[in-house]
Amino acid sequence: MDDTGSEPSEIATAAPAPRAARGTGRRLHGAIAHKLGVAILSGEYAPGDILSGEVAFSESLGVSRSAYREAVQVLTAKGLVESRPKAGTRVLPRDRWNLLDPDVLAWAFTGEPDIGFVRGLFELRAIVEPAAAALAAERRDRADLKIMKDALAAMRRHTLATEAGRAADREFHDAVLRATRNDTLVVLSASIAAAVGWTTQFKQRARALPRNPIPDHVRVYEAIAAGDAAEASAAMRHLVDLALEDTKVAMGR
Amino acid sequence: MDDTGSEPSEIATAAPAPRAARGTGRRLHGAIAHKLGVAILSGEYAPGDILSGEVAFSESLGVSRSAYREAVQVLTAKGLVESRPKAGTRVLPRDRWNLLDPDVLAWAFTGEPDIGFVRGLFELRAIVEPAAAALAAERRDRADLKIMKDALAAMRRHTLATEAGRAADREFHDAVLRATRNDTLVVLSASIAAAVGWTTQFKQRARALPRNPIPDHVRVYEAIAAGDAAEASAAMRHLVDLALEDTKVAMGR
DNA sequence: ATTCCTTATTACTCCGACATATCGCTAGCA
DNA sequence: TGCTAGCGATATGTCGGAGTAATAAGGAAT
Repeated sequence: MDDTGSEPSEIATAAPAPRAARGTGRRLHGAIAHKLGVAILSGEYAPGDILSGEVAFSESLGVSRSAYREAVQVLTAKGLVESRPKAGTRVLPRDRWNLLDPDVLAWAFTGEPDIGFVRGLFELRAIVEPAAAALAAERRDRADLKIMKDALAAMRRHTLATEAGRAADREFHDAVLRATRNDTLVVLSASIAAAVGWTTQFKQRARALPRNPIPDHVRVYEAIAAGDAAEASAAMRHLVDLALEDTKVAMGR
Repeated sequence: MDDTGSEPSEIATAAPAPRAARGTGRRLHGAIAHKLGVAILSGEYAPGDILSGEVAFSESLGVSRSAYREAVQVLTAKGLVESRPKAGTRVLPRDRWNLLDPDVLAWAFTGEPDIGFVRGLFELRAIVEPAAAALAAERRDRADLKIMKDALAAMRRHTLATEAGRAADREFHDAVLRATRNDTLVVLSASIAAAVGWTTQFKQRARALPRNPIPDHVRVYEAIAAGDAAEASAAMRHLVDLALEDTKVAMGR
């Protein structure tokens, strides 16, 4: 799991080649893409803005032009910027951004995420996950149910306060998605879930969970096991609503 | 649509720059990313496969290492491949791919798209678009309605057989999405709609549309205008189901 | 059998040069 | 005066090569 999360990433503070101290395994262009991506997502560069030329920018970052260019290619691939000869590299309008790209989501949540954006994300989750639960109820097989059951057991053993517990939570939701036999659903929800995971950190830090989430998960599980699509959808809907409520409280509403 | 897809790219003898003939405006690394992306999506390279080294591959393509590397960065950004020193560049498992990335979708539909994948895409569309229509019914303002109305009029004037008509169709659906005031919904559905647009070409080529799609669109519009979320959802659901039916027929069931 | 270390391979980074496309200007024309 | 067409300046695009760093694999020592 790549933690793009929280290091200061002081690359461009001083001009004289302060070679970015980056954790091993992380490539230089990746670090630059991260830095630029966060800068764009946070609004430091607004849509329509033109970045300084390749030579100037790469020099100010203390890296070669190649590394900088590869970073820009990454941003281009995610729809954040567009480069043209003589015109320079400009930030694209927001509706061209691949907001559902895992990296873009991570960058968006590196800073303080826009409240409206988070709301939209939960709205999408509230649409997709209940529908996925309904499909899962119709298509799950014995293996799917076993994975869900094991994940529930793990959630009971550890609590959501531990990393193991949260991993089990993710595993449960992932099992539900996979049971839909729809790859696009899996990919989409995985991205959202990851992004929502970032907010969970806020939630945890704000206050301990006042409510026991296990019974709600069990309700989803039993509906899926029984093949009751409508009930599975309703139960999952309830789960997402509760998560949204918690996040709202944690983010100062 | 320019198809750079299949020139043998022979370096042959010495030299006269067998520069891949590519449409102007398209960068070389973009063309290579396209080529590789299509190759991966079509299964020519299976997950777990290792691509030949940078030097070998770039030489066999007749391009510099820089261009090849930038192309690989694009694929990496979309989750298709991963490269590590000494290990080489390997194709990632399918569940790591950003299947909802517009480019990835385009690459997937460049070859003959997998029938199961198309089914999953329509399933997702059948989940998202009706829900979006419901939200639009609650949040639309007068400007949204005017755009939808104009798009409907344009659809009536030109038919879906003309490019102008299809553009109006897209504009209508896009207006519905924008009326939800949810950026993530817009981005997601725009990607899907684009991909579905590729299949529409198949549909058109198979046979002329036997049914007049206008009344169904009008039903969606009127429900949204009336603020009737449930009816808007149902009407949109009907629209998507019909589209799926047509596509199924066109793709040989 | 396990652990540690050496080594070879590969991607990563950098550099400097040239090619190419595009924008903005200027001159010519209606 | 307004418009079009040519032209030059500039920033991105492409190239080839050299050197560095990271890692997987195999061998040595325990």
